[in-house]
Amino acid sequence: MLDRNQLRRDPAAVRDALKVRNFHFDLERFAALEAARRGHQEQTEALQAERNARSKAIGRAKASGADITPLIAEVGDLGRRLETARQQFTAVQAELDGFLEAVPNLPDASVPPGADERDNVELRSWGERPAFDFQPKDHVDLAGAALDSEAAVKIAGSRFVVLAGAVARLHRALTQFMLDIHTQEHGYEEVYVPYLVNAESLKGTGQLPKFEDEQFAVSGDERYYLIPTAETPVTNLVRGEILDAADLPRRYVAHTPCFRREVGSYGKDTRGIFRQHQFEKVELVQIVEPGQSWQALDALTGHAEAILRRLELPYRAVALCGGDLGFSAAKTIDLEVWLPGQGQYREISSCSNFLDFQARRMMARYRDQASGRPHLVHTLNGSGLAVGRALIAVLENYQDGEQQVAIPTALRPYMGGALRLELARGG
RNA sequence: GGAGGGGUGGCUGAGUGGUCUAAAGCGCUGGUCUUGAAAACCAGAGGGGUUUACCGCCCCCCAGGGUUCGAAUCCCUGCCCCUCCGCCA
Repeated sequence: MLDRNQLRRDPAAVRDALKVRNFHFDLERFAALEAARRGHQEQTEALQAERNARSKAIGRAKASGADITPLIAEVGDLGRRLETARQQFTAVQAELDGFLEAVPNLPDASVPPGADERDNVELRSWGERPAFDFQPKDHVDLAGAALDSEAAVKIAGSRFVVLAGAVARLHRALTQFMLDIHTQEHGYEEVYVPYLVNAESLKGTGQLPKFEDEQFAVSGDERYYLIPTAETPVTNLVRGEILDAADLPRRYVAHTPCFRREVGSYGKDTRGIFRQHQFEKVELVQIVEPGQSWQALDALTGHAEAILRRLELPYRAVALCGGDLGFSAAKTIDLEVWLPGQGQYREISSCSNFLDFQARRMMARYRDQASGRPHLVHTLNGSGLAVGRALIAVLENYQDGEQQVAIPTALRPYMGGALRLELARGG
């Protein structure tokens, strides 16, 4: 949610800023709603003040033993008028809230212009892409029987997978490795969180109300949603809280499955496990003071990059252009890992600064030492990393041409010291 | 699933229709005193909205409805917590 004061002060600037992400901000509609809101609010509060004063007077008269019938008669239809005013106010307020909840965050000035991912800007790259003297296979061919899509289709449907044996273990090893590095070396606190959340939580991080059709909802007495990312439950830890400044920054890391409908991606990335309805992710979340968030974004991105470097996987960092930017983000840096099987860099992490956009929706605040007053925090998150995609990257970058895959040095302690994956030949 | 008891400020906790403008205690902040601290005494302190700002006004006693001139208090619904029983990874 954007700052209402900023919107009232300079709506045209907001409209112009949102053009960078190709969002049309309806200035006239906002002005009309805002004017109506103001009128109805003033009227409602004036009537409330009158009611309070009269009721109090009746109370005092009664206490002194006077006859209160004439006073009650004087109140007349005040109650009905107040009820009408209140209903109008509530209605216009709800409409204004609905309008504002659908407005995305303002992109930072450093966000490059552009329509889609082709306009993203490479910031840096790291590592040597492996030079194979053979035609590299993709992860599906490499994993063979250890990656069973047919079984998954039988059990669930498309965009699910069953992993087995050494590949399943590698998947777990990657998860443990990432958690250990982030907790032991990067100063994050590990948290275990619900995988089903309520609508309020999704609203807080910005997935609702606009992206209802991208979520899996669970039917039952309570309306629950499967989390699309750990960002949702973890960031909502601070929803409605007023934190001590001394408690900031908060750095959380969580490993969770993520569930996505992938409604807009029919026919896209259908081979293998690159794009699934269910996948695992190790997520980094930071809650920081407003002055610290840009620095925190660099640090957080660096923490995700550290995993790629230790796994010795070639990658590049790109700044998302305005058109590719997510709804809540002011700025996003994607990390893209080199996948020999696809011959291209693909997203494996997305690191974003949301400034106070999520915090305002969540009313997540901290008490400023100097003023003693609550202020909105800034929130950030990033994948550190997507586990399934890291699995793809390891398989494809560490293949040796003979249906063998070496295990990255950093992962060997998590694989019982093994040097290579035990993969069924020709599987 | 069954039976019962509860949700009031940072915490404990009073309040069962009208100066509630929410008691009191603890804790907190500032001051007096003191070399400093403690004690004592004095004072102060919640959140949100509206407003350029101030003053003011409005809202907030779990949440949403209702009754009433007036609701922390009465009624309905929901959520959450606690105790006991049952079931359960």
